Amino acid sequence: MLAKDFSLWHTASSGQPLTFYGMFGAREDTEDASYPARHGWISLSHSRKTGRITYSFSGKYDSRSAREEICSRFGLRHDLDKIYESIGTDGFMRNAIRSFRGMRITKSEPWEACLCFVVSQFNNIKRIRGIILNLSERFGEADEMGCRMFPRPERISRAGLSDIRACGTGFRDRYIKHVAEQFSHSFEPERLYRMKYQDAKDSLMELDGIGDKVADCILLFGYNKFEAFPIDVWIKRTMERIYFNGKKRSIRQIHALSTELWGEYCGYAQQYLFEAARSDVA
DNA sequence: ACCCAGGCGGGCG
DNA sequence: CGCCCGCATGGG
Repeated sequence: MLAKDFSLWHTASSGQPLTFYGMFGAREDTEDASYPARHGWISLSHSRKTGRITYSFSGKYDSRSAREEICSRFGLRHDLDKIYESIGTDGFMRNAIRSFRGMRITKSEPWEACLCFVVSQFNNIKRIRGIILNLSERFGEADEMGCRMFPRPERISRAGLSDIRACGTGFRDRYIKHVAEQFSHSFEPERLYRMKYQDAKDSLMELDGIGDKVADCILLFGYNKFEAFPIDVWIKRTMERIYFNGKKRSIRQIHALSTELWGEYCGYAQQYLFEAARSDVA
């Protein structure tokens, strides 16, 4: 399979939810990585020179379904030329694109994105990984290799608050139980695929523990709705510094500017802004 | 000891 | 609306 303008390394080391629950052996020099997919393990290798992706798989995958999994997981159908042209409207963004060219917005399941970002609130990336790992160990089913998979909402919804908190979740235990109940019963996450961005966001924000930022993260990484623009402390600080002359701005004002500058692909702009802000490129 | 981390809900004016 | 507060936990 061929993918031009793809950087497995930038994608795999970018702090997207995929990297919270397993993206192993990612290397900058060789562009190798493997990860636990829904129905088995996938290993892939990407050649920068030829753009060719080779892969292997285990579990219930065959060659065709593994290829489809990789393609959708790593956003290989996204038209990066078009996206870069659309969001590269100022020098700062063009520089971020230059530094992380080939980084894609990945696609997780809505539930996976939901759990990851409910855990992420008022937390840091290292600890998010640890908590997701603990939740997988305790509530995930074992695959054929004996490895714990990402926990299903049905299982967590049946767990007690103290068992959830024992995974290190802190005060987020009740949010986790609540969204697990909702996702496995009345919420029906699949229907959001057919909803407009704002309606889907309103729907998510009705859930306890999901606010403006987490809703946008779920829509971006769980549904690949690129109008979503998650504003965390990094994005807020950087936007204020670069685009507002260092002055404090409200979340609402920052949303307004992101839409104005980057339009329908502002979610992609956010990912490049985030990585630029967290590295020394900004 | 202190500060911060990919925020959210609730209470206040 | 905007602002302020508390919130569990662990690493720097």
